[in-house]
Amino acid sequence: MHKKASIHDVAERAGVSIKTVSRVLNREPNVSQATRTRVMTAVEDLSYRPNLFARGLASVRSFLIGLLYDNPSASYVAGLQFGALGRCRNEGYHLIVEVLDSKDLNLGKAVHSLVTESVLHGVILTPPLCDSPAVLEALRDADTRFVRIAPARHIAEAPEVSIDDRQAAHDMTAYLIGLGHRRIGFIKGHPDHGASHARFDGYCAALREAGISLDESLCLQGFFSYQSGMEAAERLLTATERPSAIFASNDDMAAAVLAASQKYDLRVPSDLSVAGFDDSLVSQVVWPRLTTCRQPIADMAAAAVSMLIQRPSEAVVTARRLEHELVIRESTAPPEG
Amino acid sequence: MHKKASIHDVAERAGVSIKTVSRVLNREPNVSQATRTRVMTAVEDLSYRPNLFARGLASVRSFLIGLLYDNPSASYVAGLQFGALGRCRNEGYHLIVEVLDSKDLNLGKAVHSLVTESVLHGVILTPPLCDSPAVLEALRDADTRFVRIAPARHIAEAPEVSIDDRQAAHDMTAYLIGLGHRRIGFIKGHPDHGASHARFDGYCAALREAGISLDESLCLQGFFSYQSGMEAAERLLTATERPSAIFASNDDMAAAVLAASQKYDLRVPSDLSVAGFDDSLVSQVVWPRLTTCRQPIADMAAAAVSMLIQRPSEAVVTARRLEHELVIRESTAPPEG
DNA sequence: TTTCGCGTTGACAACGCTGTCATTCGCATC
DNA sequence: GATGCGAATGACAGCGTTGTCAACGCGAAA
Repeated sequence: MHKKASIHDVAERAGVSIKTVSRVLNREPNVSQATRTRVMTAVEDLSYRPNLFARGLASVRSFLIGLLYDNPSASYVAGLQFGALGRCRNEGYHLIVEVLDSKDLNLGKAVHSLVTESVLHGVILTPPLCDSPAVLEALRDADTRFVRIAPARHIAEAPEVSIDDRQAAHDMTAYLIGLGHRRIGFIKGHPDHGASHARFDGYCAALREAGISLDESLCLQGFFSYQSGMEAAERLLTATERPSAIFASNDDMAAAVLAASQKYDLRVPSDLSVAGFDDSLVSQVVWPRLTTCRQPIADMAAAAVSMLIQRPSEAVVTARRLEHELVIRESTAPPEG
Repeated sequence: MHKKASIHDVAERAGVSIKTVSRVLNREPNVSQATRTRVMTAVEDLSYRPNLFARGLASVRSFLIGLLYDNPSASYVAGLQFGALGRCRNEGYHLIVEVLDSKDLNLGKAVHSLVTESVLHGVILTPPLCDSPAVLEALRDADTRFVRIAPARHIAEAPEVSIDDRQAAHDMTAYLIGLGHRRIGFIKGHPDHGASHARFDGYCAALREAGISLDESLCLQGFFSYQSGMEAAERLLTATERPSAIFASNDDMAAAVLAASQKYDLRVPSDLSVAGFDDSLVSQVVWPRLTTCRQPIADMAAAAVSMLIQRPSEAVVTARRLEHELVIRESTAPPEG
């Protein structure tokens, strides 16, 4: 086992001071090209890597980005994390993951502990954490930068990354209407998630534009979970006049609708069309595969990381909105009869 | 915004030296009870949290645990991570997540960078990384502790956490045989994952014990992916004499078998029994729900964390084996006719 | 009473890097 | 030739902890 190389070793080998090595490593200006290459060579030779802790202690930059989440829908978190990790790696940052309980009364305190303790460079906030006043206040208080993913409410000066959930749900609903459906059930998402309301709005708007009046009895509350989708589906499918299509606010709930329709011997898509949202693994694993709406979760997370690490000098972007995409599969078709 | 409290503030408030504060915080012996409570009170009052970087720099302990993974099956990683995070939080540690490419030729170098850079206290290795010689060597080289999750091969002195994959697959196969199945198809897992071989072994053993001779044509190679499961299922179901049951090495592939059987108009479980492995979300979301084998992924990860942070003084556990559990659902039944 | 030992405490250096500021050097300008 | 100026470089202090070691106080043993 060879000993870890320190900055001194590099400096000595390159024939410069440690400060100059530091300058090269941090891409600071005012280093001659010759010195720069000499240092880089030494770094390579010794496979030297600066110590994260020392850097964090000595400077304000910490190279650590926090990903905070609650209520982990596995595929959602995994997607986010994957995107964030990719960008972090490219930029030499690391990702520190933390689970929080948004119903915890000490949430603010927990966040405060976290950021003061580890001096995070910045934090990525996922729903529903991104709309928690306690979290936001704690972050402001600790003077820590953050980016919110798909928040419910806009906040001035607070950077965010999202898709146009309203438009996306509108598109999906319009697509179903275009197929000829008139009675379209809707299963709402968790009320704590901002996207839930936006999606419902989009659904309503599309109906309105098509001159279809909103039937409240077709709009049921769900919570993004399979179980909640199942309950909603049961009610929709056992109603006297059942819908010819059901649009669920995420794939897990749509999968539940699929299961429920099996139970009641309804053929999908001939007897019932089903649409989901997210384009998660689940949507491709069920049969028939789900028509859904792809949101570029990984790209959103990557964008969030970029926003966090951009130098303040650069033009500051406070909001990015990425594109969604309808993914048409086998679970939707024109209604029969 | 109040300023961050430092250890000096705490020391002053408690009327002791910073060293004593440090001692209390690290639960070191030889501090009087009176002083201890006085310090703790001051800590509470100022909501002081020790700086992670300073701690890491000054001591060997870093309070940072790395979770390394490749090829993320979302539910698997999410489960692991969830378990690890819970234990970390309790112990005051943090989790740094990192994606690695096990086919990368510079894998060893990447790992080396990672651990020297961030001075991780320890590392959790998931399959197939846990069986990569390059990774293991890099870790040893950097003198970093690690725990392997479900490794293929045992290595002396290398701590690991696993379930008895062989026994689990044996149990499932025996269960199918007990239902009356004689022709049981098997879809293997990714050959790079150690568990794949163990599971196949268990399947073979159960057949042998029941006096059923192994039919190689019923054992197909899969790769844990839905797609690979679909291909295997197609071949099994279109064979001249198709099996009455199929046991897939994970749930994703089992879900594919379900989809394929729909395609060929086979009723599950009356025409075909299907069993999976993992008890992931997918297994509950498909219809009929999958009979599968639950492995306590979160518990495994939590155990791994505990093994990493146990003081060397304590009795060193080098291998922990957790219990699996058969989960019988609607996708399996006695064969018809 | 003196001595010893142990439980308790604090002063100070060190961890490996970056920020600040001083110094040197080469070159253009007057 | 003297002067000024910016680019290039280095010396050194400090970031907030913990490790080391010395010092102190108090009760038990001699």
